[in-house]
Amino acid sequence: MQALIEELESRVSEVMSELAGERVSAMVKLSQNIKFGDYQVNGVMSLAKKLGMNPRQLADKIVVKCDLSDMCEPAEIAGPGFINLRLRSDWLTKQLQKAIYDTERLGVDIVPVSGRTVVDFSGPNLAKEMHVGHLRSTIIGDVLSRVLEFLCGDSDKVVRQNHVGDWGLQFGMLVAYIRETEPDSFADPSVLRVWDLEQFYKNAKKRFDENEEFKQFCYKCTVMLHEKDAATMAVWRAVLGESRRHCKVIYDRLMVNLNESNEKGESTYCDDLPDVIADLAKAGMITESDGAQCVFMPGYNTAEGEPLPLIVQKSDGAFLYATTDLAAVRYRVSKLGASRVIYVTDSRQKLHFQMVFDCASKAGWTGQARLEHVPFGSVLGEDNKPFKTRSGESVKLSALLDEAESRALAVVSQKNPELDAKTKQEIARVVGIGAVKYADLSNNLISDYVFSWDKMLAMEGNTAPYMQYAYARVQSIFRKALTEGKTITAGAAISLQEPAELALAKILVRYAETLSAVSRELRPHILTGYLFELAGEFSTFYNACPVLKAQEPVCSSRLALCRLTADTLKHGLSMLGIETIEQM
RNA sequence: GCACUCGUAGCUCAAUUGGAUAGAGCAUUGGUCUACGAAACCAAAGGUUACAGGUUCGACUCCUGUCGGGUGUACCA
Repeated sequence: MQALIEELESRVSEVMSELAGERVSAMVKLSQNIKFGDYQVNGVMSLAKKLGMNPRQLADKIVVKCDLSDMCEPAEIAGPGFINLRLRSDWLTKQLQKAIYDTERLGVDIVPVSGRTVVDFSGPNLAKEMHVGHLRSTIIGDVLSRVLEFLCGDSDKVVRQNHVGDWGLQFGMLVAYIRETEPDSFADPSVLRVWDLEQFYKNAKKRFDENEEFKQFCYKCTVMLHEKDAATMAVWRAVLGESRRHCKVIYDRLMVNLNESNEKGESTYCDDLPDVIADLAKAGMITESDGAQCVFMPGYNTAEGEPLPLIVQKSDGAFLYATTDLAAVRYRVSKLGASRVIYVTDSRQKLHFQMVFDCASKAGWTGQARLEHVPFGSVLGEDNKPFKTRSGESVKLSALLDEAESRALAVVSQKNPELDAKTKQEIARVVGIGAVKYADLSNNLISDYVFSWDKMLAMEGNTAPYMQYAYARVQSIFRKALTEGKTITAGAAISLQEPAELALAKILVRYAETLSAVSRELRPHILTGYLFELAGEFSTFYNACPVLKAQEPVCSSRLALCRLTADTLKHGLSMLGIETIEQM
């Protein structure tokens, strides 16, 4: 079966479409108030209007014609023409049963997709260390990739693309700096080791700013790099290797699924750029303006009210990121076979991508593919300005994650002093990293958010630790069950008597539609919201319904509910790239 | 100036993209541990959804205008 809400939607829509004589949507939504059932049909009123009918009478016809008796109690017509649906308890238990057996997918059906989905995210500048500015793109893109991949059940259909900065002046500068300060490494790039990449970059930059001769040398090295001078390329590759080493540490700590096979940096496209210009010119889209090669499209204006161009080649002949992005679109559509390309970058680049998409489409490079920009807001400090260190520098991700772990360690040590040091360390790692990621993901994408240690590690409210705690408590029940000789049988009959049991069951069966909503709307906070609700509903259940002390068959039934709750929490968190621990 | 974006409880944010009585978490106030883990639960209180119009059966959501914040706006990415 497809996701619950989608099943209801398609069944009711079909009946409504028959009555309407055209394709209409039932607009099935989750009810906000249990008084109105579990799901409600909202589309009746507008259809009645269109058909010139009384909405309640139309609702009546729909209800008579639409057989939902396997899933729902008899439908009720309420208010001006809502149809309220309540799930049958025996249907619920059947779904839960199925999900428990299905340890791989928890009853979530595969949704096949045509073509590939390309997700462009993270994209750090490899000349420097990753800083807090890379955090959001990296983890949001990772979550979207995970969800899309899981839903279509085919890892070949989701292609992660790490569009790293690995080309241009900054690398000419690093190569120049190595030639000057480390002749040994220049002679044999394999011995190059950069322990502190950030400091290394800073030193080079300082020299660049202060010494005119060195600056010219940097320009020269950049040209040599672009001309593929062998020795220069060798050092450049060595620098990238060192830089990747730094990146990998961060990706590993963040549990982000990115590796070298996903890396398609700017340099990948450098040979295609002249073709991009040539093809645009052939299509008659290029206009020269102030010596630069430009694409002018309607609807874009400068501050002075003049037409705003997408510049694809500078007056000095150099290419820009717009050119590279256009080349990447071509590659992704024609070579990777993308039917959907998702760009996860901050909202300040919105105009840029609008213009690039517009241009690529006019040039005929997009084919059937849908290009989507997922813009997100900035990470701010407590002063509501971009998050920086006290000295005004960007915060390195390695330092940020260190602090997350040490703060979490302090909390763990306070809450559970009896745990041994190693266990505390591990809990602190999982909780600390989880807290950082969750705080980011649970915010609506588009708004800026203030980075606050106190809030994300408060371990209260809508935070990762709250869910990790819920998970740990379920696991604790299973540990205890084991010592009492109770076995957990997947096939145990589930009966839903208490309100808390029913409420828990109803949220558990919504997991599939939640993931589906995330993949459609590309908003991870839909999933965090769901998990928070699930953990909350479990906590209520945990308090209201004793599990191990209950008589059979209630005990087994509740154990089964616990099993599925734990699996769903763990799975949902894994979609967010957040780990769980058995105890905390 | 123009474009984009946001404005919701004291604070931080939701509201399934036009549905019924706008929901959570912090903070505040009260109640639950001799209990399967209190990093928890239960309850109370908190609102003219920035403002003014409009569209319709129905508006936080769409349209127009006003006010306020953020971002972008020709050779950086």
